[in-house]
Amino acid sequence: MARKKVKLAYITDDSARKATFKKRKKGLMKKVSELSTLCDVNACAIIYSPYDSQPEVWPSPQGVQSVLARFNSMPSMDQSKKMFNQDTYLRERIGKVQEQLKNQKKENRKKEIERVMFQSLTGKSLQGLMHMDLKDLDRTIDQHLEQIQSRVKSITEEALKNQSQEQGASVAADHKPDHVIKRLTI
Amino acid sequence: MARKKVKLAYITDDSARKATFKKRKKGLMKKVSELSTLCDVNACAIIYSPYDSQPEVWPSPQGVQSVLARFNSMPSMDQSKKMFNQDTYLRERIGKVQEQLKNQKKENRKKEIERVMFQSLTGKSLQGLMHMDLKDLDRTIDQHLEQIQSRVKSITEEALKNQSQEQGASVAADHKPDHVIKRLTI
DNA sequence: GGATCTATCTATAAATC
DNA sequence: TGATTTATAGATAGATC
Repeated sequence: MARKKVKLAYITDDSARKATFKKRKKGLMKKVSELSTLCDVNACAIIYSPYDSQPEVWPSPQGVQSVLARFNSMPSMDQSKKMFNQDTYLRERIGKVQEQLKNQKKENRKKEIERVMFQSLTGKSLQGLMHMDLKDLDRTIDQHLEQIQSRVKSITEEALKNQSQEQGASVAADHKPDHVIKRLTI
Repeated sequence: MARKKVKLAYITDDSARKATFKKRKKGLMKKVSELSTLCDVNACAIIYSPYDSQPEVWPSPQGVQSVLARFNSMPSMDQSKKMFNQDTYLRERIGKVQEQLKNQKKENRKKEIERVMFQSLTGKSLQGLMHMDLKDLDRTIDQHLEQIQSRVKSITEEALKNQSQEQGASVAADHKPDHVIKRLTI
């Protein structure tokens, strides 16, 4: 540009590089501004520098965002854009996680209902029981006692069968199934 | 700029505007490129035009994305950026939802364990029971029968008390608590 | 280190093909 | 309409303070 033609390569001299950077950055921003004014086009420039913590942008941060929004909303510039553009990815991901959360909550409600039911039947929750009609309680307890009886019976039979198959092994004796059955079947 | 000094305003003549746009766009991109090379800075430019469906970008779409990612990851340029930058927002949000999901799953595991326990005691799940030691079953059933007995007893007493307080109301009679107590207390 | 100057290089407006 | 030429405005490298 002046006094000498520049060689297009990294300027190793620190102060010279900084001086050039400042001059050219200013010129560049002016050019963007001019192009935008003369032709009324949407444009932006972002320049990071080792000299400022904030990047230099044109037009304004808001204006840049506006251009970026448009850039990001492009249907598909190419696949690499898609991969890099984490906004879309994050939106999809959040949707999936929320769906999972919804399902988990639904399942929790179901489990909670079951839990309260079973607790009501096994003596941990009196509050629930107090709301239950005593007639229903009677019938429900009957049903479950029958289930317990038949289950214990089948387990016991299974254990006795195994015992006889093992020819006198004393394992089943320790289980005292008779005690249970006796009490339940009276 | 040559032959004449340009007035910095929108060029109304269509062909002149387009010609200027093409020339200046090219020059601008060259400037960005030069700045980037000379000073080794991260920079990008995006120019939309009415003449192309795709925006002109420098360096490449990928390079632009790289700069944009950096731009978007800025701690906080200002509040308007923060508002516009949904990436950070989405990241925070996804973190929160995942935390919720984690808690829900933990709760589900807990409920599932409770459910299996109670099911084992009320006869719906034989599989679980088969893995349970019969001695444990014996003891557990004893415990819960006692609980049921005492619970039904207290409920019955409560009902009888209410009945006597209501002076001969026949509501409690329909509940048949005696039937339950008789069978359980033998 | 930054601001200013100025010689000269570069970008480009207008003309021409 | 686009490519090429050319005259000149604008940008800027290096010097100076």
